[in-house]
Amino acid sequence: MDDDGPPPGFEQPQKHWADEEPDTPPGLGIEADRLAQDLKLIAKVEPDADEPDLTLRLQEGLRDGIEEARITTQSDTIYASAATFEELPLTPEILQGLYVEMKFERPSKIQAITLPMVLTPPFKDLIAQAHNGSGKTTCFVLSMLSRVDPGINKPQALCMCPTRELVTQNLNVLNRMGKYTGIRATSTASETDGKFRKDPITEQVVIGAHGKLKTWASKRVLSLETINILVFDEADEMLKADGFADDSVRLIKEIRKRNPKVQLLLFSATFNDSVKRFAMQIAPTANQLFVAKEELSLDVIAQYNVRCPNRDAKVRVLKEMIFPNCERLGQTIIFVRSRDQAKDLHSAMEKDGYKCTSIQGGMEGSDRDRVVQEFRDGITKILISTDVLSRGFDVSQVTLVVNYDLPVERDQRTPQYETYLHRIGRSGRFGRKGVAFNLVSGFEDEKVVEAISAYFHKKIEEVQWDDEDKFIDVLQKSL
DNA sequence: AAAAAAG
Repeated sequence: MDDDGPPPGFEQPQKHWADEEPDTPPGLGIEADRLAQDLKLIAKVEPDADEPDLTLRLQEGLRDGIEEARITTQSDTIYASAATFEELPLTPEILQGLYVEMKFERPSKIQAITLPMVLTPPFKDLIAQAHNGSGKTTCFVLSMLSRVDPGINKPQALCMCPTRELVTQNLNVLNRMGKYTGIRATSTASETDGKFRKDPITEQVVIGAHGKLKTWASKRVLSLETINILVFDEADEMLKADGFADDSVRLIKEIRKRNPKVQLLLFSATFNDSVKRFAMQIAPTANQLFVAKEELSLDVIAQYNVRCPNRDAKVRVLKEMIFPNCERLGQTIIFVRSRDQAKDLHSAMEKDGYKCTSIQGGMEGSDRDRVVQEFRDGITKILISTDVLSRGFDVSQVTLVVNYDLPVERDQRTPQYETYLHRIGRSGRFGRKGVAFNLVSGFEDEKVVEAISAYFHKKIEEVQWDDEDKFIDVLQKSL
C-alpha cells in the first residue's frame, strides 16, 4: 500500500529536452521546447509511443506547489503551457473577471499546465492533483465558465463538492470570476432550511453536495440533459469507496447516458493509490497530472507534536498555551473526531470563559453558514471543527491548526494520511506560513504520528506541553 | 466517525 515504484516513463534516466535527437518531429519539438521553457522544466518526449506521452519533471515551482509531477496527455494534441491568461481561449469578460475582480496577474503552474488541456478541443477528461492552495479552484471555475453559453437558460456545468461550506465557497469564487460574463449560477446551499426549490433550474452553472443534487435530479428540478462539463472538487473524497463513490458514480453514469461526450474533471490535492486506480477506471482516457506523495508535504507549514501526559492535559494545552497566545496572531482551527466532541469541547471551553465557536455536520445549515461567516469576518478567532472543514476551506488568516484528535480510521489506530494533509493545509494559505500542533497522548497516538511522519517523509519536531516560551516562539514563526 | 440529507 506504500509505493508502486516509479510511474511509467520515469524508470529511464531523464533527458534534458535540449538533448532530444534532431529527428524529433518539428512540431512536437517546438511545442515541447516552448513548454519546457515556459515552465522551466525538463521534458522527455516520446513521439514513438502508441499514445503520445509527455512526461515532465518540474525543476521549479515550489511556490505554486508543484515540484515534481507526472503529466500524461492522451491525445494527439500537443498542449503548450500558458504563461499568461491571454494565451488561453478565455473570453474578454472572463479575463476582466480575472484581472479586475480577482486581481490575478498570471496563471499558477497548475493552471498553466491544465487549462490548455481542459480548454482545447476535443475537451478531454482530466485528473489533476496539485497541492493545497495551488489554485485548483481557479482551474475548474474557468473551465466551467468557458464551457457554458449564457444565452441558454439551462444548466450546462455541474460541480460536486463534499460539504456545504465548499459548495458556498466555490459558488462565491465562480460568481466573482464570472462577474462580467452574464453567466448565472446556483447552489444547493442557496436553498434555505425548510424551503425547497420546485421550479426547473435555469442557471447555467450548478454547484452542489450529494444529497440535494440527487433530490434535485430525481424531482426534475435539475435537468441533466444539457450538462457538458462535470467537475468533482476533492475528487478522491468524492470517489472514496466507503463514502460518496456510489452517488458520484451514479451521477456520472446518468449524465454520460444523456451526453457521452460530457467532460469530466477530477481535482484534488490527494489521490491515494487505490482511489487513483478507481479514478483512472472512471476516466480511462483522461489527461493526468500527479504529484508524488513525498512531494506533497507542505514545507510552508511547521508541524509539531505536543506530547501530553494524558487526555486532560490536552484541554490544559488549549487553555494555557494555545488560547492565550494564538488569538492575537491569526486564526485557529481545532480539529476533533466527532460531532459530540466538537460540542463538548466547545462548551467546556466556553464554560471557563475561553471564547470560541464550533461547527459540525449535525448543525442546521443556517447555523453553519453563520459560524463560518463570523470566522471569515474575523469576528471569531478560534473555531472547533470536525472534518467538515478539513478539506478546501479557505480562510487566509488561519495560521494555526490544532489536531486535538488525530485523524484516524474507525479502528482508532490507522492514520488517515490524506485527512492529515488536508487539515494542516487549512493554515498557510495563499503563500503565508502556518503552524500545526498534533496533540499526542498515549501509545496509540504515538504510533499514529510516527506513521504520518514516515508516510510523508517529514520530520515532525516536538514542543513540550508545558513549555509556554516554546509555544510563543513557535507561534511567532507563523507571522 | 465524518461528510449529504426532501434521507
